[in-house]
Amino acid sequence: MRRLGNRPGPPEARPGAPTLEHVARAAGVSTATISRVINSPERVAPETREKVRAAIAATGYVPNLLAGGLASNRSRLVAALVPGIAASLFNETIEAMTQALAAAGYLVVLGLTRGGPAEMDATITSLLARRPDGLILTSAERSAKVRKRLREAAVTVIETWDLPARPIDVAIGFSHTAAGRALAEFVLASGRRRPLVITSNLPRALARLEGFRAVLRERGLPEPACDMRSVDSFSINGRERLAAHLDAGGRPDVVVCTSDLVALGVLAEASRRGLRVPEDLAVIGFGASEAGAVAWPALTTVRIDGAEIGRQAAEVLIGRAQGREPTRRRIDVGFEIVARDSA
Amino acid sequence: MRRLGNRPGPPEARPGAPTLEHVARAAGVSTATISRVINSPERVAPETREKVRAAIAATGYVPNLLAGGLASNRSRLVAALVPGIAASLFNETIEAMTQALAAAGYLVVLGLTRGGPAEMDATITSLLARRPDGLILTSAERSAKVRKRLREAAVTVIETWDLPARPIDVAIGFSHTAAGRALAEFVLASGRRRPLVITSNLPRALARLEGFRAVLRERGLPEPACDMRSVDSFSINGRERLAAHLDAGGRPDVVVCTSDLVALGVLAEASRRGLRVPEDLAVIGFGASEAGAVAWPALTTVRIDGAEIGRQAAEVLIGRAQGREPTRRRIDVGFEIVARDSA
DNA sequence: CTGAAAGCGCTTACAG
DNA sequence: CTGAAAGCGCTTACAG
Repeated sequence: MRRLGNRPGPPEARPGAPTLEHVARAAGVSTATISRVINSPERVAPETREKVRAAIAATGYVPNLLAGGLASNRSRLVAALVPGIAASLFNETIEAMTQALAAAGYLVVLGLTRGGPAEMDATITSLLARRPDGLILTSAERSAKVRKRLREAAVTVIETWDLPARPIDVAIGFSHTAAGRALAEFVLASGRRRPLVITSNLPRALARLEGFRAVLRERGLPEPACDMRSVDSFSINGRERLAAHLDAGGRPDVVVCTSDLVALGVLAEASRRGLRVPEDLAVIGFGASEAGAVAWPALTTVRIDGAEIGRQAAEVLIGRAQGREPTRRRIDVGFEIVARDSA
Repeated sequence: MRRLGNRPGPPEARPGAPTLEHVARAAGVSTATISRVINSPERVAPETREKVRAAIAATGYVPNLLAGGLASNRSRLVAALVPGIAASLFNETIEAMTQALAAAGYLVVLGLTRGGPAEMDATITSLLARRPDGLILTSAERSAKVRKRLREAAVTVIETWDLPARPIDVAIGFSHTAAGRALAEFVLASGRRRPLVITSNLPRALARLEGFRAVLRERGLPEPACDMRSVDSFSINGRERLAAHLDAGGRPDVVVCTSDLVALGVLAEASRRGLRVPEDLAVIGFGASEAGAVAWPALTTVRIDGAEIGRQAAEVLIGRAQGREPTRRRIDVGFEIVARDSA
């Protein structure tokens, strides 16, 4: 017998995975009815429904969402563009989002945004090839070219962990400038006057620095000392940075860090030099990591509810699939300074 | 004009995304040729190839992999089942795998394995509905039902971070028993004789404990003190555990912890009580986290090359898609005790 | 409430 | 080296 049409792919690939056809035959109804039982059961008569459900269970049918997505033009896939998931601030967001979306039948695909704009573009293309129903960015996108690309993709795009003035589509995050200002107020309220800021030079970290500086300026205080280098904030070694500053004659009374991990390094260096924290030197982190919470002294830090960002993103995505437009295009989840022992 | 067939989905969804048809028209060739240029360019005449590439660029064509996967029976999707990505040991593995797979045109989808066996089963079904070419588990699967299910799915299944005697398909990891033994040898070699083990009660942690105990037993030494509770290892508060043990009269000279985070808590409690580390009390973690590396004193720990696990997994997956069977079904990436300052 | 049938956008065996 | 055409497994407008 001649093989008609296609059935390629590796020979071992699911030889006899049951299809709608099989279930239809088993239940004695049409494939359309099976599909309805799965996707809009309320449109099917109760008895038919039960009969079909029994047939689904008996055959062990698992719908092919590749085919379903192609037919319905809805993939139920959400793509998350992340800078890396090892020790990432965004993990809580991705995790909460994954969980909320799973409950609605969606799945999350991961795209790593390493490298320059060219790699970013390639990653986006590879993601769009899956026809995701939504795209989650873990920051405000700054490249005009990429912004244009995403706008044209006509897909729900959610920028997270930031609040750009003009989001591509929807933004869910908080104001980094406001966080920087709050940090400055906190420092000043504690009576410290010689802050050292150890920061990465990524846009959001710089926005925080800007807010921090603005407050000092408004109070007529001098510019803060600042160590700002072009490295990824998670691998900055706070220990070395503090050491370098002290060795150069700096005498800060508080160190404001770009991340908890940097702050942990600062804590370690302070301890090694016999500086008492917070008496001699206060230390403040950013991100409220678990490691910071168990540190000694426990790290004062800024907490962002990353899970809440993820849940809100899922809500926007699911809502739009049902025709509900989000009420706001910029959703502020705020932040909170967690005063613990280190400052 | 009557609308023929389907074109449903949300109205805003990619109204005019170009298809193969458009590109074929623009290039003046058949759709089959476009497909070949994309998937097996060597089978197309150079001039045709260039003409087609120009047409692809001109139209901004992005292949629909939902359709491609359906037609070819290869989704180029790999599903990773993870217990959570916030602060997870597996993140390096997922990240390295994602990166390696991306280079080969694959994408990673995430499934969260929270809850009991029922949820696990639901997650697997939802994942299989995408017809992934591979399934990555972040541990050896222990439920017989799930094992059976996965074997029947006839998909490449890779169990990671462990080395079960009989893998479902392929396993990439290391022996937790051997790691526990190595830890015991290390402790004994340093002259310590009163270990306290703070461990989670998950299977792999228990396997390490077993190895640890076996060495002591073989040397005729007494059983180690052991705090083993049924909580997730990442949220165990090492501080409380050490405090409870000391308050109950325990006098350990070394604490062997189930994770770096627990060890950090132990370090904090020791510092608070004025115990010198490692003179009065040595502390050992597990996992070689960044936070442990910047701690003071720097944490002695066990390093597993999680990224290597991810790369090997990608290799197996990609190889099999090309018809190459992995040479071994159990791949040992080993582990390494990293002696730093705390022990 | 249910079914027959077109169509989603690809891939590839076959023929030339 | 290239094209015509069947088929992948679904969904849904339409008709009854």
